[in-house]
Amino acid sequence: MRRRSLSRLGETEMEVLQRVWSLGEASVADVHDHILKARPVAYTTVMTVMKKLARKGFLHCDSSGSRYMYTPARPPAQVRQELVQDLLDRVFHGSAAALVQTLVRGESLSAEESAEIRRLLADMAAEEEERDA
Amino acid sequence: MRRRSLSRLGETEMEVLQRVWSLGEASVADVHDHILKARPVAYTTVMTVMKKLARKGFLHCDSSGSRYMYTPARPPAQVRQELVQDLLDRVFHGSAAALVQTLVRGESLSAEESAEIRRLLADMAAEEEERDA
DNA sequence: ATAATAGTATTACCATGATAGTACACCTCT
DNA sequence: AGAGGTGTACTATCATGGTAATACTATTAT
Repeated sequence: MRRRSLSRLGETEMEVLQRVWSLGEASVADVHDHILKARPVAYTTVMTVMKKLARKGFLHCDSSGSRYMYTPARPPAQVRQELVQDLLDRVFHGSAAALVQTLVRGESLSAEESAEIRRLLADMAAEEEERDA
Repeated sequence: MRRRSLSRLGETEMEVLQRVWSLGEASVADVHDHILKARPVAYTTVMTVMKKLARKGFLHCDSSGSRYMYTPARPPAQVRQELVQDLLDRVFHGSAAALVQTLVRGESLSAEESAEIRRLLADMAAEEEERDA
């Protein structure tokens, strides 16, 4: 039996999903246009991917109008959550601290971002205390 | 041309890689035994995966002894770094803050971990200031 | 109404990850 | 030396992701 984890969304699938998320609602043409700005891809390829995403429950397909419109079927935040969780489990044995440490060790983190993250955590801690109080 | 990102390591490949990392040096039998504690898998499956990992440059294979021993060919920290970077790019458009936010929103973060992360970031900020001073 | 255009369905091909069977090689013990 | 076990090589199957061509349908402009 195979573990069917979220991370098994392929590169292109994720890319397409992201586009639909940011567009809120999108036709195949919309997504195709956007991706074309970044790299060459055939219209039909995008269509196939979107159909697969719909079959997998990530997108909802509305064919009531003359053309199909796709919308997110699951909240992006939830899907992202699962993706992070997946990385956490698979690569860091569930240790969020280890993940963040890796994050800050890389060049990937600017000073502003680091500050923002600290603010985030401070806020969270404050909420925590408030709840406990 | 396909983007050959790190995340294209499959579930089992990642699992095996992790085992070798934690063992430091491992034979196929070692890894097989460990994985068997979690789920059923054939010995030859593990062997095939390890060979693939060696071919891809993640493991180094030493066949000088009577049995093959595998060791990490690249520093785990570096590979993890790339995996995080990959998630960052693909899912959070490169925003580390967004990633951390998602992390703290989930149930995945304990109070202790949150504290540890804040400590980490504080330390980093201190280093930063020191360097700038 | 008809031609052109835009959109969709069907189908296919390739690469690769997951899984494992089978056959062969090499010690080791008697 | 031969038998058995342990380990490796080779090979195969299946699922799925990435990619796209082709053929069909519907909408729209003339």
